[in-house]
Amino acid sequence: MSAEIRVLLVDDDALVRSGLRLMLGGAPDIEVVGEAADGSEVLPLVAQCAPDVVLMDIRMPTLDGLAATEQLRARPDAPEVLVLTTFHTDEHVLRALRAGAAGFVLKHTPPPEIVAAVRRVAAGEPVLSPAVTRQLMAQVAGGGARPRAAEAQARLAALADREREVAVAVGRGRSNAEIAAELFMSVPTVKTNVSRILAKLGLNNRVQIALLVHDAEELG
Amino acid sequence: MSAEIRVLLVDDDALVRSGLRLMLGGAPDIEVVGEAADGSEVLPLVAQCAPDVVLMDIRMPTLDGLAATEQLRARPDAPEVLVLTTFHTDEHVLRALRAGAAGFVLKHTPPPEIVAAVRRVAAGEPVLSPAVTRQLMAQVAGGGARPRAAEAQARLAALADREREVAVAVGRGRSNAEIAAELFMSVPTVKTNVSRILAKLGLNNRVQIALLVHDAEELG
DNA sequence: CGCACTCCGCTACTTAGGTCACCGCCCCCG
DNA sequence: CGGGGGCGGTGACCTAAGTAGCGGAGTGCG
Repeated sequence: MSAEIRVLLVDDDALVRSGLRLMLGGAPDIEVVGEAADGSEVLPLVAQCAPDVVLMDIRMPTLDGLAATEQLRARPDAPEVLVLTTFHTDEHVLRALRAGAAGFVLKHTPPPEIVAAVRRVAAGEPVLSPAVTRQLMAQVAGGGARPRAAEAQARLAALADREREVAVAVGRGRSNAEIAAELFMSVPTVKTNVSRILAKLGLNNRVQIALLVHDAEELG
Repeated sequence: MSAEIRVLLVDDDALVRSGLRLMLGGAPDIEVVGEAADGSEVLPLVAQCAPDVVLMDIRMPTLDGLAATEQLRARPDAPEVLVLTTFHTDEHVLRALRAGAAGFVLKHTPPPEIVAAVRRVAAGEPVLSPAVTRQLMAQVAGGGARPRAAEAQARLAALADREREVAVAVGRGRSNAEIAAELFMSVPTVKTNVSRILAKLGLNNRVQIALLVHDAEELG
C-alpha cells in the first residue's frame, strides 16, 4: 500500500488533462504516468505505462470512453477504470458499470474529492458521485421486478415435480411435442400436465405459464 | 441550511443507541431528538419529534427497520431514513431502497463517516457504504438482462405498427379472441398478424413471441 | 385392511392457434 | 401511369393446444 498510484489520463481535451495533471500532481502518493486523447490510444498506452488507475472521459473522437473501458477490462489484470465525465445518462452509467468501471464521477466534483476518488478506486473501493448513486438507487428500486419474481416462485412451488418440469419447458417456448420428447412422455400427457398447471395457477393459456416461469427465473 | 439536524435513533440495542448519541452529540449541528427500540414505536415518535433524519437499524423485535421504513416513507413529508446496520444482503439493500431509504450504511463504518453520512442525507444526498455500492453496481451490471433486452427491442423494431401491437398483446398472455376485441379486428386477422410476426422473427409459436416481448420490456 | 388423496399417465373430444391463398390500400419509384 | 411492395384485413382449412374423464401407483391414516 506504500507505492505510488500510477494514473493514466484519457480525455480529448488537453486543457482538462493539464488541469487533472495539476490537481493530481499535488498529491504525493499519485503519479500521472501517461495521457491519451482518444480511446483508441488507451490499450497500447496501458501496456506501456502499466497504470493502476485509468481516468477515463466518455465523449471522445474515434473510440469513446465506454468502448475503451469495455476493451480494456476485457483483458486480464486490467487497471481500474474511473470514469470522469460531464454526462451521466442511465445509458452511460449502466454501460460503464457493465464494462467493469470501478467508479463514475462527474467533472464538476471538487478537485480534492476527485483525488480522493482516485485513491479509493486504487484501493479497490467503488466510487460514485451522489447523482450517479441516486440514479442507481432509482434503477434498482424502480425495477419492481423483485416482488414479482418472488411471488412467481412461490406460485410455481405449488406444482408437482413433473408439472414444474413441464412448466419450465413451456417457459422456454417449447411445443407440446417437443416437451413430450424432452421429458419422455406422450403428447397427451404433456397436455394434461399443462391443463393441471393452468388450473392450479389460475391461468388461461400456456403463454401465461411461460411469462410466470420467466418472471420466477428473473434473477435467481 | 443553518438549523440543526434533528435525528431520531432507532435500534433495539440501548448500547448502540448511547454510542450513536455520543458520536452525534459531538457534532454541533446535530441534535438527537428521540430514540426508539422497535419499529412499531417509530411512527408515533416521528410525529412527536419531527426529526429530519431517522437512523434506522434493521433487525428489531416486533417490527423490523425495513417494514418501519416502508410505513414511514409511505406518508407525506416523511423524514429521510438512513439505514444503519450490520447486515447487507441483497434482499435488505433492495427492500430498503425500494422503501425509500436515502442511505444504507454499515455499522462498522468509522464514526466520523457516520456523522458525515447523517449530514449528507439531511442535505438530500444519497449515501451508501462502499460494500453496498458494490452490491448495487453488481446488481445493475450483472443483471445480464440488458443485452437481451436491447436485442429483443431491435428485433421487435422490424415489425409493422399493427403487428407490434399484436405482439405486445400476445406478450400479455392474451388469447386471439381477446386481442381481436382489444384491437378492433377480427380473430382471423389477429391470427395472420401472429403468423407474420412469427415469420419475421423466425419463431415457432406465440409463447416465443411473448417471451421476446417480455424481454424487450425489461427495464424500458 | 380400506379409505382418501395426490401424482402421473392415457384416450377421446372441443376449441384455440397457425397456415394459405387472396383482397384492397397506399406509397414510392421506374 | 402502372406496377412492385409493404401494410392491414378476411375467410377456409388443418394442426396444435386445452378439457373432461378414467385408471393405476404410491402415501398416510384410522
